[in-house]
Amino acid sequence: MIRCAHVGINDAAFAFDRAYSYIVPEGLDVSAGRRVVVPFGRGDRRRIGIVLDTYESEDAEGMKEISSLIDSSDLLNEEQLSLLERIKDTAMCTYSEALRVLIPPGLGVDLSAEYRLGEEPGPDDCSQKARDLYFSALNAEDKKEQELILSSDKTCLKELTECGAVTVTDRTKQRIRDKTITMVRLTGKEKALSRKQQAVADILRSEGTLSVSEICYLAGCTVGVVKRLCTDGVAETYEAEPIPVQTERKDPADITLSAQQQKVYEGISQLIDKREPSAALLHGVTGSGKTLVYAKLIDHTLSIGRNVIVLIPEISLTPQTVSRFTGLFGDTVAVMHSGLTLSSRSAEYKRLRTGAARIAVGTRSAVFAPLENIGLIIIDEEGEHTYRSESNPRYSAKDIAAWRCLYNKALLLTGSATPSIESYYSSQCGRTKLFELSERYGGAGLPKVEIIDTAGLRTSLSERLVYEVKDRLRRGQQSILLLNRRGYHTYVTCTSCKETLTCPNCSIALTYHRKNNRLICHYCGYSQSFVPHCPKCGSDDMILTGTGTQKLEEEMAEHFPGARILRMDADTTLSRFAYEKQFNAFRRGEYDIMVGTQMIAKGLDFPLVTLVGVLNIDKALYAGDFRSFERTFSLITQVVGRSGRKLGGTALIQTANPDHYIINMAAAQDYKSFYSQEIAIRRSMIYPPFCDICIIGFSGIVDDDVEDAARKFCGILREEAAKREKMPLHVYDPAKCILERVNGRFRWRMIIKCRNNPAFRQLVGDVRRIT
DNA sequence: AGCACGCCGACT
DNA sequence: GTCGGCGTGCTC
Repeated sequence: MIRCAHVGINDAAFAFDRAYSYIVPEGLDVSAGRRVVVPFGRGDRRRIGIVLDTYESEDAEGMKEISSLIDSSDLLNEEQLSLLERIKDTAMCTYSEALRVLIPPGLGVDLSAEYRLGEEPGPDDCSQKARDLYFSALNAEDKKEQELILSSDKTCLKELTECGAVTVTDRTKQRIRDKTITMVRLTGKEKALSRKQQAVADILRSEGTLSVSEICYLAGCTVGVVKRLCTDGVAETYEAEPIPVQTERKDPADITLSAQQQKVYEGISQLIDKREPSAALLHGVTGSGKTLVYAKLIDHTLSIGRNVIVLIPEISLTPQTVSRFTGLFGDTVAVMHSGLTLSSRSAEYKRLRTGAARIAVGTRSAVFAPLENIGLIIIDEEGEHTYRSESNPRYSAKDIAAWRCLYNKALLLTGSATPSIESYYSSQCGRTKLFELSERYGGAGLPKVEIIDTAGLRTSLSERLVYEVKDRLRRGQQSILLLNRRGYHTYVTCTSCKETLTCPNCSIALTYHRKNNRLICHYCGYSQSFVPHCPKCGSDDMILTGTGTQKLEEEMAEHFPGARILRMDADTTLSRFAYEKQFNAFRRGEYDIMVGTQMIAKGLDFPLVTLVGVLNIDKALYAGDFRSFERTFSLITQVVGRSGRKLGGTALIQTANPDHYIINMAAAQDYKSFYSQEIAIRRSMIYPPFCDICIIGFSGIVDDDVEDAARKFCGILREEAAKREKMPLHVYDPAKCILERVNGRFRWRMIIKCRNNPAFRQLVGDVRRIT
């Protein structure tokens, strides 16, 4: 019997990514979950792989041997290995892509070769060319040059290693590319500067200190200019200190729950105690104190010896949530999100893996926290799109959480003021247990909501809204104004030929940014300075259009002179601390009015806000996909919920569709009516939860080629589907994406209504390998 | 994706 | 006869 191992190979392409069998050499401590170096491909190039399992076999025909081990112990535990297979299957990705989300990037290793020269090869040992290579390597100045020479000719190198003139050993190096934010400030030294350098210096003089990326954005330059200023000594850089989160230490036992919260807490903790895979939905109105219930439940779960994962939608907007948990549970909490430096991510990962930390709090990727013996996974605001990964591997944190709960016999708790239709449906079917918090915590009432008809309105702000904002200003209270992103962008249009400036790489209009007087593409990041010259007709008369923002700002300046206004814009390349800083300033009352898009709507707690104004929501309502009603309902409900958390509040919704049921139900915070309307639509139109939707995207440089590929794929998929039995499936014809071109690539997509089961994924995988 | 193998034309 | 161009097919 021969000891063998199945190995997943790093960086294998999808078409040949599978478990490969290798012989385990005598004396090598190979076990499942370990990282190894293996020879791969015709050239036996060294590759890193992960051992999926080991087994005994009589037949080792055609197998190669594992070369060496990498880490000192196994990298993945049993659950992570199963998870690896699960991700590969459901996200239809490769082993190495799946591995990438399971371990922090800091644990990645790079593989390189180390060459040592041995005996000089004789003329009979190898070809003259190989000997020449040997001698030039021998005469190399240093190790690095020698390496360069030897790796320049693969064929001759192989000859040399075969005759023993050169020996190659594998060398692995921990990847240490830590991405921290580098901040820049002036040193005070003066010198003559170029135009770009002067621009950077001017901005620094007025702004004080900024991150490198912010400067490049504002000055419209590359990092080179900034670097140059630093080498000249005019400016200097330093690493950003993460803002210390002021945590107030509190004992979880001191949390007092309202009667309603207590009842919910008891019901849910019973489910946790069962140690059975289960799911619960906590539907709590905005401001009902869901977080307090979470905290109590976490405390309870820890007390029965089990561990917890808490997922929150977006870390930059919810440092509050994190600090609340660290305040209660101290070092038992490990924070996991992409904003951390590589080293602290690895550190937090290790604390979880070793059991030093027992609660993982973080964004989407925290669902992979290497905790064992999980008793509870909480997903806060589960409907948020941030729980779905938009890049490979495209996993849904909720699906992964459900899988891990099954594996660990744990409870999956999702909570929201506006549960997704899918979740509420499964609670109605009895698959998950529903808990409700209908009262606001601390006795505050729900805000009073008024709908204002914008028909005939020529201004951005209605009289009523202006009146209410003025009233808040007088009383020293705060207001929030929510804008819909679309309609509030400024574009550049030619007055003579009506051409709007578009991005050279993407099929989208460039938006004008006043802060730096530049035109920027929000998809690929392309930017150019604003010159009023039309590339189409040569006219020099270009004007700014789409004046939503401008008009609004003029109106605000006119109506609220002297008011301190904070603009929160998700488009500006602010550093990850900037948002937090600004939100904190607003919370402390340093501003009177906050204006912004979706990002200001959710999850944040501003006690001084007593007025929320929603400016034209109508475009969101008719976004065109089947989830736009749900999203709009959720957005309005959530932003209205920002108002009057302590002092009792008002919300005004301006709309051209004052009779639309979505808007009326959101105004009334009436989730149940919204749900019964929406589920009826989903049922009759066959949309989730009554089917799954699979979108397959195609992109490439030549539009016709992309279309051909899409049509070909579609044809083969239909043929293959017809060959297989019992495949409930509706394949729609490929169509151009709404954004036809992004980053210079044309985009097509096809939609399939299906059941997302193993058979379906097999089908798509097979077709992908055929084409 | 690499990388080797193989077949063909151009050259010392 | 040998070198290197690229088309084809495989990866334990």
